[in-house]
Amino acid sequence: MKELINTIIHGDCIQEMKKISDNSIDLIFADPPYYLQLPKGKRLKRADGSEIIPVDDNWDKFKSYEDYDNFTKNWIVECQRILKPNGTFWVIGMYHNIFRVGKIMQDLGFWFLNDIIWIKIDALPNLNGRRFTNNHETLIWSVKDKNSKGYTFNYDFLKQMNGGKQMKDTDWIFGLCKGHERLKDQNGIKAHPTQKPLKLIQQVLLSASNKGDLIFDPFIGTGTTAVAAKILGRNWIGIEKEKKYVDLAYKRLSTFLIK
Amino acid sequence: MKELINTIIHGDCIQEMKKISDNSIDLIFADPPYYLQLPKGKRLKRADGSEIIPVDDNWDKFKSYEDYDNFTKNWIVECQRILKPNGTFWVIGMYHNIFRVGKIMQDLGFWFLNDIIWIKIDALPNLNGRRFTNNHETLIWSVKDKNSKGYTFNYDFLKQMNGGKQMKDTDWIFGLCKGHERLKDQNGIKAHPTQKPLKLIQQVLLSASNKGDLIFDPFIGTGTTAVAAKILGRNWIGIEKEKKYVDLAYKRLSTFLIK
DNA sequence: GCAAGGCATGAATCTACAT
DNA sequence: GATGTAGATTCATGCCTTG
Repeated sequence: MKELINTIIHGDCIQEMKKISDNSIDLIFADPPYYLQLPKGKRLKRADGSEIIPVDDNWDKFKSYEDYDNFTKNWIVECQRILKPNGTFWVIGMYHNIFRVGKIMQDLGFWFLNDIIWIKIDALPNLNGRRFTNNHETLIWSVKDKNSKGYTFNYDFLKQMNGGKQMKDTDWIFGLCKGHERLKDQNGIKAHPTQKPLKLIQQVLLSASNKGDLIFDPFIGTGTTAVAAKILGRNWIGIEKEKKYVDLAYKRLSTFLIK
Repeated sequence: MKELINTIIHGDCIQEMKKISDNSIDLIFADPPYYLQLPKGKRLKRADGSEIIPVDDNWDKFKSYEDYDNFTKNWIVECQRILKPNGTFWVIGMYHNIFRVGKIMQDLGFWFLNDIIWIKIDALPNLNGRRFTNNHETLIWSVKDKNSKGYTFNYDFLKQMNGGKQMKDTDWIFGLCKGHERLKDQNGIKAHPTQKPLKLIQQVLLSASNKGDLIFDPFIGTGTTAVAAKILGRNWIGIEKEKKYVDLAYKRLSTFLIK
């Protein structure tokens, strides 16, 4: 398994995870498909006439909840296998999928430590005035079973970061990934539809891992988890299904500078 | 069914809901048992040595997740039946139970409008430094199926309340229920372990109902939903299993003053 | 060089009405 | 009922252009 460390494996996450040993990972961060189920062909427009480009990629398409649940259970079972007994498992999602993911995790025996609210300070407003503005995503932080002991939680460090007060599950306030941080293709269009902000994943790693730990991301996309791990001195392994994202992630890793 | 309006039915919520007609309720607010699964006999203490009294009541005890899920499915099925086609269904929960509740709702066909974060401004700090401070609860706001149309959402009113800007799913910031609002027994001990703040339920009713609407609460406890409905000119029906809470709620309803 | 203003854009489960 | 088309409508941020 050593040869996998600090690499991105190109392939299907469930298949490729089988290459990873039991009880070998300190922290898993997973950003799975959300199964948005958007109406077909309809596009919302801003006041200036510009179109909102929704997430409409094939990797987010499933036949049904049952199909999504099977997929979800299969990748999470593998995560549970490879996670160390004192490791922790993080998943991010929204109301479309996070309740399904959470119940499946509990049914598999994961024990929840917190559900953390990432408050997005510059999210898309609600364009039709029929709902509350969707301004957050939810992270579940868990251990692999109820009896897990000795997981890493850098309480004092977080308290210090938070101005001397305990860090709360509602203190995760970050902007979206945009500007220079957001990877663009040759046409200046966003390279990945849902690139997560580096700060968010750094916060995850700073909260629940130490230098030298091995971090795993089954849906690594353009490599944000790898970049965060590299900056913070953690080792990492990622899996990504789409070759173009693998290439982009390696390019990013080879060129990024620590500011 | 008319005789039930503005009354609390004493009994088991699943049985008693059968008295309520199909498609008759405008808004349901439900605060079900959270199934906390606290360790037995252990009591956390504050710095001054005083004990934290946890939720340790029989109504929150279940044999297993399966048992909890069956209970959950049964009461939610009845809610779906009695909800008007354009009515909305609200449930509040925490990470212990809300993921299970949410998945069961989706499986029954409910369509989510938002998940709303109630940020508690004076929550209990984390006493052992092993987790993030638990500072929120989650409300799911939904319609009874994907094709439901014409639900009430008082967008303009909420925008006005929010200083001219759209209300967000993270703008629900209220203190816990305490002080004069918190009902006490003859010994000065909190009468109900999980009494919700009036403001929270008022916000629900102001957001998604109109004067004269019929509000239903299957777990009405000490009657906060009834009080909020009465203040805001809505009709209401509640169910409560424990006689002592029914009595307390009626006493409260007969004496409260609108300030 | 600096300040002010323009402009682009974000995991989006849209609604109402006509045919 | 199902399907198709028109309609109404947003906020915070960061980068870039203009003055």
